[in-house]
Amino acid sequence: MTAMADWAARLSAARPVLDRASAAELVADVLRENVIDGSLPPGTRLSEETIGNLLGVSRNTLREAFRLLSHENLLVHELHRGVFVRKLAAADVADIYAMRRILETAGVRAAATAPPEAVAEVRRHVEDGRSAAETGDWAAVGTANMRFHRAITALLASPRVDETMARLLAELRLAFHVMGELRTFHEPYLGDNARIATLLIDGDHERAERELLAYFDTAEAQLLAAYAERAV
Amino acid sequence: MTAMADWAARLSAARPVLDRASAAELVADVLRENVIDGSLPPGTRLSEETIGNLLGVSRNTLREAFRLLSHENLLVHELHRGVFVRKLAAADVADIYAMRRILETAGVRAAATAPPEAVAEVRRHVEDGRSAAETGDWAAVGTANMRFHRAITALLASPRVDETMARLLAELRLAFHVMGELRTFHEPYLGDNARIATLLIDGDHERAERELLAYFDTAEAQLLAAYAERAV
DNA sequence: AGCTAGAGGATTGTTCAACGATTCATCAAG
DNA sequence: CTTGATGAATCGTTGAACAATCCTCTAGCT
Repeated sequence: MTAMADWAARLSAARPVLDRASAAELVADVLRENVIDGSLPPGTRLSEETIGNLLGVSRNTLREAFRLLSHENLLVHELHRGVFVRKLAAADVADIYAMRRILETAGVRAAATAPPEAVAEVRRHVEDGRSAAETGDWAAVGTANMRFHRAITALLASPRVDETMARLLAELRLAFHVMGELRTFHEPYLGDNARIATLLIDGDHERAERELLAYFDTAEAQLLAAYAERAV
Repeated sequence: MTAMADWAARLSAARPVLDRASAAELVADVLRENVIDGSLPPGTRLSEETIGNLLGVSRNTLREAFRLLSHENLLVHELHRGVFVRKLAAADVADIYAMRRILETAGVRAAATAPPEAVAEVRRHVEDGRSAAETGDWAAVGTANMRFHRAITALLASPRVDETMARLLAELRLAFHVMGELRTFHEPYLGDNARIATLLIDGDHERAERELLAYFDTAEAQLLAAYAERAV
């Protein structure tokens, strides 16, 4: 009976791959990629007609894709004006960090009761970041950093927290575009992440939480400073 | 200059009200109401043609409304099968409570630094619940209870937390439909809420947090027990 | 009887074309 | 320089059409 249940579980887990057929979702994937990597900078207006022709889909399908991305907070929809790539304000950055503080500290506190594999997963992303740094791929370092923090909240083993966290970090990528040099923003935190991972594995959750909060303070301050400079 | 800034802030805060016009959003409002109040019980299939004719909107517009509500987790969309009113599983209920524990305890801890008006707001909803109970309007008691808990997370003064919390509680209403008697589910917590509000106002945040966690345990257990009974 | 396979109808997925509504840019008048 | 009007461009919504998929019901088989 257990084997049967396992098999059923594995099958139903694979289902989303099959359903992956909707044209709108494919379009959303393409656009998401372009927004995240900066090809479509914040503030860009996405014309229905232009993009529809470019991607060869109808306006209806495109609008559906726009809605998907609006819900992910990557695009904003203004009535009768169209959709634009989200422009994160300084207040948004602060709010995102406020929520990260809540979720990630909760994650650290959950490390005590989380399965060891989950805690090991946190460390794995630290190593990914390290090796990406060695090859000078700072975009990859950024990705590893995000995975690291997602792994921390994954300790809570809550699907809803996972999804919220994923969306928060995707949003935050919009803010990274104001940072000129990716390296200066990501490099300093490689050591911090490693230290936090070690503290988690060693079970010193209290110090891990303190280190994490310190990281938030400096990272947020750095981003906000960049905002103040490129002001508006 | 400050008066000018205040005035500008108030104006821009009123902007969303003006934008409120899209047909899809209006349709979504209507459907949301019907889902939340139980007119459309979980599992109901929402036929595009039927509802489209009923509300006098085209299929395209209706599908857009469906998508909005799917993103709010009130409807589920199954490819080539249609949209259904979400059916919350026991695991969903547990997950929602897990997230509420995280957000609301953070809210209680933020009470120390929150403005006194915000803390007073918490108590106000307790009183609303009390007076609704006196008239026997248990649905209103439920609404007041939700507002009470939203006021707790509002102490964090974070727009994103507010929105997440609003969506969590709307989702949770889907679970309430398995409870036969609303009274037996809402009445016991009137006293709990009052006690928590008093502790918050008195500044005893530690005890408030303990009481809140105890509330979560009993409320969650009660819901899950109801699920186990009406099984499947 | 019970089960399987297949035909047919119903519903959704997607596209297209059209029209009214709204916004934006331009330009003339004060 | 501001105000007001005009017109082009774009969005919002509708209706229709066709393909793809699902569901039901029937016919046929063991």
